[in-house]
Amino acid sequence: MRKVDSNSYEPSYSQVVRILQEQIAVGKLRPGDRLPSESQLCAYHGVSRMTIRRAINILVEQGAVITRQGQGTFVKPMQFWAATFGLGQLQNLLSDESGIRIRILEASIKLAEGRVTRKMAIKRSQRLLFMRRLILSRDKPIMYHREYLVYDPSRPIVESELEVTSLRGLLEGTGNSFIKRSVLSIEATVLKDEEAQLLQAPAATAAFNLEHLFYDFEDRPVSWGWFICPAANLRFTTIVGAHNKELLNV
Amino acid sequence: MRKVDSNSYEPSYSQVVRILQEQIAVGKLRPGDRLPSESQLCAYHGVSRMTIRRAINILVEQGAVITRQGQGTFVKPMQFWAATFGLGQLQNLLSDESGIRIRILEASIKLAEGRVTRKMAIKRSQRLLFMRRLILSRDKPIMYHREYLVYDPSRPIVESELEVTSLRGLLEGTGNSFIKRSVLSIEATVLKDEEAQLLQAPAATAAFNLEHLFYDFEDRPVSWGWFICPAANLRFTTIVGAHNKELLNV
DNA sequence: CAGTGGTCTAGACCACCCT
DNA sequence: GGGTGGTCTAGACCACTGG
Repeated sequence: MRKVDSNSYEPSYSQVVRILQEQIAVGKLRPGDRLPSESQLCAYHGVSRMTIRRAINILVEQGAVITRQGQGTFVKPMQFWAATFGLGQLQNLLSDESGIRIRILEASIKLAEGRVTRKMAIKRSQRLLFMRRLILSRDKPIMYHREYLVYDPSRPIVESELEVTSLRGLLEGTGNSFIKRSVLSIEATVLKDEEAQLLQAPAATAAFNLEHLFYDFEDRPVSWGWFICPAANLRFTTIVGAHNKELLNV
Repeated sequence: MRKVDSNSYEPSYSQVVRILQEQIAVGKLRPGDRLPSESQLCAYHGVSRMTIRRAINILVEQGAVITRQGQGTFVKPMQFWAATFGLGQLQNLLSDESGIRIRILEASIKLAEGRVTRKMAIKRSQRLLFMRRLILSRDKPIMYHREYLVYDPSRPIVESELEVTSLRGLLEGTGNSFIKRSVLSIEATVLKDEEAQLLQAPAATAAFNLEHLFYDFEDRPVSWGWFICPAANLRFTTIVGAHNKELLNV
C-alpha cells in the first residue's frame, strides 16, 4: 500500500485523498468497510492528524465515506439519490461562443396580469418589460426564451438586459451583481406550435423547460422567464459512486 | 456586527459560517467584495486561524465565496451555471412508502442484441434478464421501468433483483453493494402509445426519461435500464445564490 | 474503560500578489 | 516588504460508542 511522499509537490492531504479513493475504486475498500482509524493513518503515513482529517473531510464531501463519532469512518454504498445534475451540460451546448447569436423577437412594455402577478408577487398595475429571444447556434435555432422583467427606470438592470447579445451576458453578464439569488426548475414539456415553428422542429417534439425566477438583494423578484430547449439538443448526465476522474468524459 | 459566542453549543466555525452567510444574504457583503482577511477575522472573533479557515472553506464549498492566494477572499456573484439538480425530488415522489407498490409486468430471459450489446459492452450471445415494472402510488401508475440485467448465476445480483418489490430496495437495497458506480442521464421525451396506456396518460404526453447504467467492482456493466415518468409527476427545482435555508422549501 | 471521531489552539513555513 | 491565503504540526479537550 502506498504512502504519502512528503517530497512530492502534491500536498500531503491530497495524496491521502487519492490513495483512499484508489482503494475504494479498486474494491480494496468495499461499501460498509471501516477505514483505518485516524491515528492509524497518521502513524502509517507519517503526517499529523489534521492532515488526515482534512483528507477524510474531502471524501465526506464527495460522498465517498461517512464518519460516525465513536465508531469510525466507513465507505458509503453507492447512493442513487445522491446523484446531481449540473447546468454545465447546457453550458457545453452554448460553449461554442463565436457561433452563438441571440435574436430578439420582441421587447415591449406590458402591464402585469394573471400568472405573472402571482409568480413575481407584484401588483396588477406594475409595468413589465416582456422579451422573447431566440438563441441560435451557427444560425440554427436551439433555444427559445421568454422573460418578464420588472420595469423600473431607477434600477439599472433593465438597461443592461437590453444590451445583451450573448447568452453568457444574459446569464452572468455585467448586470448580474444586482441578482442575489435565483430559483430554477426543470420540467419536461412538448413544443407548442409557435415554439416548434420558431425552433424549426416538428410539432409536439419533446423539450426541456428551464424556468428561472431572479431576486435582487431586497428579495424582490426582478425577472421571471423560461428557456425552451428541444430534447435533441440537451441531455443531463452524471456519475454517482466511486470512479476515476477520467470517466467523467464518458 | 455579531461575534462568535464561545459559550454557545454551536461550534465556533459554524457560527462564523452563519455570520458571514448572513452578511452576504442581506447585502452587507456584495458580490465582488473582499471579506476581512483571515487574521482580521481571527482578531475580531477571538478564535484561532484554523477555525476561521474552516468556516471560509465551507463557504468556498458552498460556492458563496472564492479565495485568491495573495489577494483575499471575495464574495462570488451568483453563478447560473453552478446550479445543480438532485434526484431528491424523485425520492419525494416515492417517499410515500406505504402507498408505493411495484407491479412486475414482465421478467424473461433474452439474448443480447442491437443497442443492448453496445450499451453494456457485451457479446451478442450473452443472456440477459429483461424486466418491465410499473411503479404505482396509491394504485395510480406514476412510473414505468425497463431494465436489462446480465444474467450470471454466479453473481448474486440477479437473485436480489428478483426479490425487489419496493423501489427503495431497487435503488439502494440490500444487494447494491455489488454496484460500484452508476452513469445516469436525463432526457425529455414523449410517451409512446404503450407507455401512455400503461401510465394511464394521454398519448404524446411530455415525460422524463431517466436512464441508468450500473457497473460492478470489476467495472463491468451489470444493469441498463430507464424510468419513464410523466412530466406532471416530476419537477426538478433548485436555488442558486445567497439564500436562507428556510427558502429551500419554496 | 479504551478507542473513535469532533473541535480548537498557537504557533510555523511557504507561495503568491501588490506596491 | 508586508499582507494575503495554503499547508502543516503537535499537542489539547471533548462527545460518543462499544465492550
